Amino acid sequence: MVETRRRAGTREKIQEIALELFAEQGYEKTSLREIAERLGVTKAALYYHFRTKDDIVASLFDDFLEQVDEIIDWARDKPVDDALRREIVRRYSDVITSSTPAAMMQFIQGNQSAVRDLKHSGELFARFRTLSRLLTDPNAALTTQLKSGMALGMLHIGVFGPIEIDATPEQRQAAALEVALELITSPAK
Amino acid sequence: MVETRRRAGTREKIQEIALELFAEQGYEKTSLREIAERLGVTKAALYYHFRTKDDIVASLFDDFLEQVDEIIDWARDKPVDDALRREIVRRYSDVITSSTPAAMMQFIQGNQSAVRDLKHSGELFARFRTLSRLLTDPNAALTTQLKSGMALGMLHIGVFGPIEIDATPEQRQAAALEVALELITSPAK
DNA sequence: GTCTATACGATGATAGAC
DNA sequence: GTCTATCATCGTATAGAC
Repeated sequence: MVETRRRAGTREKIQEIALELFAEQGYEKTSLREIAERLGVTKAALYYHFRTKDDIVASLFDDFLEQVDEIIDWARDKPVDDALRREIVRRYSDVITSSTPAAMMQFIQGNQSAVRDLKHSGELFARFRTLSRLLTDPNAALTTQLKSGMALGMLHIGVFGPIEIDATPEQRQAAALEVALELITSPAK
Repeated sequence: MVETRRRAGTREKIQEIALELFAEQGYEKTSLREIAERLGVTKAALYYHFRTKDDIVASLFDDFLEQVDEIIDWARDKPVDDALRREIVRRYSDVITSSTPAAMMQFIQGNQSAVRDLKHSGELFARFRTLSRLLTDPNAALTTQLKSGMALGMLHIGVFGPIEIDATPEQRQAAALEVALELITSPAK
């Protein structure tokens, strides 16, 4: 039934260009005219494929949500111990450093107040919360809980944060992963 | 000479309202009309006190920069050891959790891509870099350096980040401070 | 089914009157 | 020091070409 993609895949190209520009310049500074021009169409054409600017982002979120859901589904019904938690952090670190989700995270990181009231941002934050809960022992001390909660944030700022240091992205990722793993491992206290 | 503030202090009121709205709703979602209405004037009046929307933020940055500079000046010419580093982190944590700078940090955190190309943002990031360098032993292993570099980021996300957990801001601040202190203390490795 | 032309209200910004 | 009037550009919407 879906004869909607005769050729070309304009819709996918819009997503690709939009994500690149949103991550690079920010959501509000990227105009639909700019996206349309890079694609060689008028901005009105975008409105055939997406109802609003917001909807372009929502469609990008959906792809990302699927990848996070794979981690959550994989962890489901497994006993939640330290080994599982460490593996969750490792897998999540892998996801957010692969190319498309990395641009997504850069976009989310740089446009938090814009993302907050975008479509599907509720689902996005729900996934973050689910992952956080998996990493957190609800019976642990509050400080320990907060540390676990910061583990994901550490992965984000470690890789995409504005840290000025002489290191490759790979080195930063490795260091951020190391710190994140330390954060979810309760220290003898 | 400065007869510019006969009474009222319109300029200061603009700064106050703007910071509140920028932190709450985001920089681009807050229109000059909205700020002007809250003040009971037209938006054109704002252009007498500030040349652009950007300049309002720049004036706010200046106040914040002064507070960070106090820390940097205080640390200047002191021997950079672990005790000094811990005290820098403590003072910085104090600064960013006091009311006006806290709103500033919330604004910066939520509008990173907008802040990036705002006036005086260069000076702002220069201060972050100076603090980071003070916290980092340039002879340490790369991982150690990265950890130190993440200490400030940890304070930011710890207090203003979107972590969902049952804790008061004070508890979060305390926990973030604790983790930040751990990050700058080289572990026996 | 895919896209262009055109227009609407709101935005940041400017010029000039009071 | 504040106003009105005006501008280009923004996201959005619709009518219609092919």
